[in-house]
Formats: sequence, C-alpha cells, structure tokens
Amino acid sequence: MSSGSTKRRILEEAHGLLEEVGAGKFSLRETARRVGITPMAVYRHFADKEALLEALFGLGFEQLRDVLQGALESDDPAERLRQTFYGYLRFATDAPNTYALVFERRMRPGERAGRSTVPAFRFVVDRVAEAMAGGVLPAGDTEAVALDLWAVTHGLVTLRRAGKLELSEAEFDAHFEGMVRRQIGAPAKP
Amino acid sequence: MSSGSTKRRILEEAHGLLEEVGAGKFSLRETARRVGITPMAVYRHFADKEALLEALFGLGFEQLRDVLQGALESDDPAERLRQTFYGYLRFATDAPNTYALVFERRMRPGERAGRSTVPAFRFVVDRVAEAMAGGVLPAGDTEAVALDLWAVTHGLVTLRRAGKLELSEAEFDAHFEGMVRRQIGAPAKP
DNA sequence: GTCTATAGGTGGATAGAC
DNA sequence: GTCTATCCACCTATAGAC
Repeated sequence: MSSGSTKRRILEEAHGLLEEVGAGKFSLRETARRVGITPMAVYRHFADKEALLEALFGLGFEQLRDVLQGALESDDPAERLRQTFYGYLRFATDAPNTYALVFERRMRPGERAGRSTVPAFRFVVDRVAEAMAGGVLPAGDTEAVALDLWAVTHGLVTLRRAGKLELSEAEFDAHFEGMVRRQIGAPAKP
Repeated sequence: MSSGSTKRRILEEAHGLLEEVGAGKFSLRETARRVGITPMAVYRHFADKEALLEALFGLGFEQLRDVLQGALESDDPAERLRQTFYGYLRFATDAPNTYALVFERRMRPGERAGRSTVPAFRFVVDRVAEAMAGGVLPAGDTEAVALDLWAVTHGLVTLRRAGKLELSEAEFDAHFEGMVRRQIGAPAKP
C-alpha cells in the first residue's frame, strides 16, 4: 500500500468525519480510527491537524469551483447568473460542513481571504458584469451588486443550516427560487 | 454575598469569556476561574454548561430586542426600516460572539427556532409591511422580502466576521450603507 | 453555597523502536 | 511508514464534607 493511497484514504475519511461532526469537533484521532491506523501515522502525511483541515479546505474549494463552472454552459447571461446561484446552493446543500469550513470558519490572523473566497467572488462579479452588459441587471457597481447577491445567498444558506428558519425543505427551495427571481428577473427553473 | 449577586457575576464573566473566545471554546471552568470560585460552585446556579449558554443566549436576544426598539423612534416608515438594518448591524458589531451564539449556532435537534429568531423576524416583517404601505417599498410578499433583507444583512455580517471580505472597516461600512440604499431608496445616514 | 476529591472523557503532539 | 509508550492540556460532571 503506497503512501499516496493512504494519504487519499486519510483525506476521504477526514472528509466524511468533517461532514458528520463539523470542523469544530473534527479530530485527527477519530480520522485515524476510521482509516484503521494509529493517530501518529497521520503525522507522516500531514504536519498536524491544521494541515489536514487545510487540505479539506482546498478540496472543498475545488469542488465549488467545479460546480460553478457548470454555470458557464449556457450562453445566456441571465441563465449563467441564475445557475451561479443554484450551483452555490447545491454545494452548500450537498456538503454543508465543508461549506462551513470554507465560508464560515474564521480565517487565522494574518491569513488573507485570497486563496478561498476571492476567486469565487470574482466569478460572481464576472456573471454580474455580463448580466449588466446584457441588460439583465440595471447598470451599476458590479462589485457591490455581486457582494449583495453573494451575501443574500450565503445568508439564506447559513440561516437554514443553523435551523433558524421555520421552513420545510420545499418552502426553503420555493423561497430561494423567489429570491433569485426578485434579484434577477429571469423565469425560474433550476 | 447573596446568591443572586453571584449568579449575576457568573453571567457577567461568562458573557465576557464568550465574547473573547466564542461559543465553541467557551468553558465553565474558565468562567469559574474568572469569578473566583471553583468550577463546581457554578452548578449551584446553573444546571450545566448548556444552561449557562442558554442564559447568555437569552440575554443576547434581549439586547437585540432593545436595539431594534430604537428603530421605532421615528414615524417615517423608511427611516424605521433603515434603522432596523443599522440596529442589527450594531448588535452584530458590538457583540460578535453573542451574535454568533444567537444566529449561527445550530439549534439542538427538536428545538424550535421560535424563541430566538422568530420574534426578530416578525419585527422585520412589520417594518417591511409599513414600508410597503407607505410606498417606500413596492408592494409584494412581506415575509419573502423581509427574509431576503434579513439574509443579505446576516450574510454580510457573517462574511465579515469570518474574515472572508477583503474590505477595511470603512469600506465595509460604505458597502453596508450602499446595500441599504439599494434595498430601500432612502437617503443614507446612520 | 462553596469547597475538595475524584471519576472519566476528549483531544494534540513528541520520542524513539521496528 | 507505522507502531508503542507517553505526556500534557483541557474539559464536564458526581459525591460528599464543611
């Protein structure tokens, strides 16, 4: 069994554990338990617990990037923007604790947001610019509007995750669809 | 020294600790240390750690309620709605970890959101209804619009807290002001 | 109301043998 | 590359004396 394979298995089990318990209760020991090795063996593959979480962070971010790429399949600016919303929602729904690791976990002091959120934000800014150019959105400050759109989506997703919304799954989906409609006038259909 | 006084001191130190380290690293022992009693003495006043956090949750929620009440000083629907935004922001800024305890911490299974977020949400719905009646907002689904407004505010606040925005304090404030302006056409001035 | 004593649990991490 | 042997830090909580 090569080192690469073990490292991959560690990452797989670590991801599963993260999704089960969240970043706050994530532990290196339990990860090792699931892989079937001693906790100390993990240190051959990752410097420490933080490095392991860092790797999961990177994987999660790649996952989001791939999801967002799907929004570029259409040529219609309105559709591209809409699919950006729905892709983001899908990521947050499919891997809620990875989502939280990427977007809710506090950055370490001195660490820049650059590697994580900025590229995703850039993607949204580009979609907003396209939409404005295509007359789908009224002309305005692309970055400001993109941040508003990001915030309202992030807000809904995190409020739902925290259990603060007294909405069923269907009701939430309906509201999300309505929100997209209110933000951009496109006919809704995920 | 009466029991009530000690209980209050426990709550004060607990609140201070919460704001310092966040709910995740909050501990009963450290609270006791700060009060100057043994950890076990705390159990005379609170059933367990969870009950203590529960009390902090309640205090935080009262604090928000008081802040929001201030938005009712004006008679102008637009101003009342605007001050609702700014009051919410102030609460999130002044007591970020209490804010997180109230709005980001996952509800325990079986626990309803009722006691916490629903009253605050109702307040926003009422302001939105006033604004629609006064022609400040276009007529529409009051609950849906209120949820969008809550979400965009919550989203901005949590993204800032997590360090995901590459904005200075002043830039964030400017964006927040712009967001309020984009959502309701009122002239901005906190 | 507060204390000591104590039980029992989590976790991260280093040193060094194999 | 993985192991054992440890160490250390931290926590919640019960029992019972004062």
